[in-house]
Amino acid sequence: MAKVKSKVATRPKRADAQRNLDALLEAAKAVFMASGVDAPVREIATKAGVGLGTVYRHFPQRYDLVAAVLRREVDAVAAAARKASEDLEPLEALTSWLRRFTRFVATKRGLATALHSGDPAFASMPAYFEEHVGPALKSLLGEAAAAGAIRRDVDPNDLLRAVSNLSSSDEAHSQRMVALLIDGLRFGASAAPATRSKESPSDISRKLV
Amino acid sequence: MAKVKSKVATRPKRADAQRNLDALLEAAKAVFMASGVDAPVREIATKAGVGLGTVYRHFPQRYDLVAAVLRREVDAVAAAARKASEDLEPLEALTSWLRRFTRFVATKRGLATALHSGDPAFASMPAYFEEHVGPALKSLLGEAAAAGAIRRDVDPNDLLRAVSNLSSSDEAHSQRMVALLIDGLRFGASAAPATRSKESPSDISRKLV
DNA sequence: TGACAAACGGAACAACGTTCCGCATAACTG
DNA sequence: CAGTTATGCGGAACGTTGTTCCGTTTGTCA
Repeated sequence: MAKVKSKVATRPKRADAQRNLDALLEAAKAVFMASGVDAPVREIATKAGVGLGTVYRHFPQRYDLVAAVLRREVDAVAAAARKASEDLEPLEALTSWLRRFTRFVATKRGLATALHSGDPAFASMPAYFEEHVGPALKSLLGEAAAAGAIRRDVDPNDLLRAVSNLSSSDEAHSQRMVALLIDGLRFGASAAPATRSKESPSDISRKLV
Repeated sequence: MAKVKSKVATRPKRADAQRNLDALLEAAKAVFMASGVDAPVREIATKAGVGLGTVYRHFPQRYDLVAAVLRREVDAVAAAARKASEDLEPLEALTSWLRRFTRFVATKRGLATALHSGDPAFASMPAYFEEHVGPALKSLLGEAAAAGAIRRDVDPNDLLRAVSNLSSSDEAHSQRMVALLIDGLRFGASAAPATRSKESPSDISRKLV
């Protein structure tokens, strides 16, 4: 069980290949930020200083490139969840992180769009979301539930997808609706074992007119 | 104020033009159902038995055709809201219609996708949604609030957009999340003036594991 | 250094949205 | 009913995009 990552005498990756791959990911990230995920592949190739063929060898389909860039950012958000869990109290850690996550998705315009496009290249993305962000959110939920702040019957992945879907280009709107979801979570909270702030809608959702 | 719809001696629309327009809308609806909103324009033109030029005269941009088809269906859903308001009690009318609306959006795969694409041709669609479905939902909310079943501080259009965004291809998931939203609505409900069912999460959201 | 596979670049292809314009024809006129 | 006109029609043609293909370059190892 020692050589799980065996390479069995296969040649190591060429240096230029790795260099181009990095350049591609970086260029793609920049272009996606600037022009959205529908930006032409040629534009990315040019920005990365490589040919079209190079792009398609590393990423057989256009969306594979999008997915690769996305995965990177997902990892960052997952890390943020773990950090919030350490730095803040349960309910605040949860709401704070959900706000951050909402902002994250809202920023990546067209990304959620691409996710829902039904393209097979994205079939694995929800799973990736769930595997990486899910556990982090699950612990946030668990801690909040243990504190009696929210109900216990909510599946992290369900909530994750819901927030993702809620996020539109209008961030203020997204935040209000997520706040409403949070109140939905608190609705069924069992009798609090610990101190429980006066029962009232969250600050944000209060701003609803 | 009699001749608001004046035509001032302009020729009436040609019969074949009207015929082709109807055929186009019908063909587009069928194709969108079968292949999604990304179906090629040529396919629709062929199915409608018209040339490409005809399509683009009636609908200058591809998305104008999508929007036209969408508007038709929106009208139908708005009508359903008014009917629910008449046939059912306030809270049930609201939840029942939201369920139907969720199903509606979930069915139109790729439609929400197109809406969020940021294309200028869709700029007016949210407004259309709000103008036609908004008032209907507003009365549903108002009646439920009057009955003390839900809080009063929720904007119909906010909720409408939220539900639209929530609807993904997985209808079961969408329904659960909408149920959660509904519980969010009920969270801040003021003291009930009338009979109030025992305070508990809605049936649907109970099924969350 | 020489040989070989890995990786490269960009021309070429197919599919799509959209434009354009010569031709057909419905609607009016006498 | 025949003539006139503007409205509407069809589909070839253009530009952009995703993707494929293959001759050429280049890193790696003996």
